[in-house]
Amino acid sequence: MSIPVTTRFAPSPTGALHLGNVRTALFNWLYARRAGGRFVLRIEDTDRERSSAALEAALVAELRWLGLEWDAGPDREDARGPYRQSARAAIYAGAFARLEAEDRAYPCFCTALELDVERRRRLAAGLPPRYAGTCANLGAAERAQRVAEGRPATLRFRVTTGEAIEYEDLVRGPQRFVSDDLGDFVIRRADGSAAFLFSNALDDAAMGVSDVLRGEDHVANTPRQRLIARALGLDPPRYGHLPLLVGEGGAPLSKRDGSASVAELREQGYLPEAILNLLGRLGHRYASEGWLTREGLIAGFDLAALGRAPAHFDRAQLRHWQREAAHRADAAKLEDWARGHVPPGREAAFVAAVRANLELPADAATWGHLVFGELPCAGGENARLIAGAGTAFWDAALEALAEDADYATLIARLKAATGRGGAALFKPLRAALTQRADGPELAALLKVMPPAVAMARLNAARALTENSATRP
RNA sequence: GCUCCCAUCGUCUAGAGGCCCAGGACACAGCCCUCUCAAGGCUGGUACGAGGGUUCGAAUCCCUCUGGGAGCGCCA
Repeated sequence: MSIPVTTRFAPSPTGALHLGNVRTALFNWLYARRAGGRFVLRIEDTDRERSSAALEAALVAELRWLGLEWDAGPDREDARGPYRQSARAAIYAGAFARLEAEDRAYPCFCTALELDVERRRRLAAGLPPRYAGTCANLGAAERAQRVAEGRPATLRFRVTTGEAIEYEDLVRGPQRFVSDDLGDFVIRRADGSAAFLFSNALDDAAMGVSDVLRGEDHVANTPRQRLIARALGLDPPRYGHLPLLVGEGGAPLSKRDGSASVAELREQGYLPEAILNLLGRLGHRYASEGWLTREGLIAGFDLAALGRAPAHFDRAQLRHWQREAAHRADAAKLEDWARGHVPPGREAAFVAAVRANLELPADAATWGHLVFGELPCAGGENARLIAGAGTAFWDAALEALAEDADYATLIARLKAATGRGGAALFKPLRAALTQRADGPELAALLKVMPPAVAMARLNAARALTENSATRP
């Protein structure tokens, strides 16, 4: 019994989860879900120096937050695991021993310096920098002697020359590599740990991964990994290489592109669905250009719709999807945003009034303050608008409010008292009430704004008007 | 240096020889709606990197150039 599709996400906990990584995770997740298959999380923490449990925990938390749930992983072990590479040393050791016994791999005693010199020499000669094979054919005696000298050794995979390695890339189509271009590569570091190429290839096969979508920076790794799988008698997965996600100017995505890390976006209040709607369309096309639910994202995912050119991350597009997400968000979610920025118990009424203007939690804070808080004295354009309305305007407004008149009545009184209408009426009123030129409907705003606050602001406006009138 | 990949509006992209003097979305501008602004609706401007072929016809096929990206590690 074979499972049709198993994909995986295999991050190494050496840094914050990046939008580029997340997109890779997302595509694998979507592909598995679309196919009704499995999605696996494997933690690649063989580099013990740089990996940390805290980073792993953060990474797991962010994936969960995004809703990219997995069927097997370090927290959900099954027979194919363990899913943390640091726990798989014995498995790798067995494979190393076997390859070495079969002479598919050999110890290499070259030092970093020697390798570097050779690399430069080849580069200078216009040749690709590739391992020269210095240690490939050492006799048993020579090896024993070097070991006896206590010289550290890596284990190199022996690549037979003159072989063509061909396969079909899920995204790029037919691929062909010549083994001569590969060079013997390191599969075990001098400290005994497994190198990425090796553990990654072995684990994909051992964990039953059928399909891998990964960044195009892995293209050249693929032939090597196929060689490893073959030498181990394992079935390699199909590979698809995605164009990279880049930032402004086509440079690799970085902090300069503003919050390229998931943690930061989450902190700013971006919603998972917004991020998913954006990422799903970067290097991949959905038939629908509108908002997609999680189910829609899954149903519309298609390998054939994957592009091959690098995709740019654009902040404006993120904001667009965030606005969409915020407009669709549960009132409860928006009330969370409002909590602490509005008087307790007023969250629901507040959200009902301003929700069209809420895009991020920061907006809830802004409007919470503008509706319930203390405003400084109006200045600039606001002061000009307020003073320009004249004292009769404010007197009428105060009078109406004191009588607890409803909004329509208030407006009618103002019109009657001043003859103003349209912008001439609303601009000063809005300036007095919120000191902002934009915002939610005044009617709705006045409904949530405590009468005392509204009165105070109108009084302030009247005082300001009077002041500027007596001091021409 | 060598190998591989890519190239349509500012950005995401549609386009697999005539349906394209290039379509959509975001952003931008204007208009409508509304008692203001936002939200919503509508309209508009902006792109096939360059040069050569092939063809009756090319954004689409081929070549060269240019530009961008990736790789060539005891990093993943």
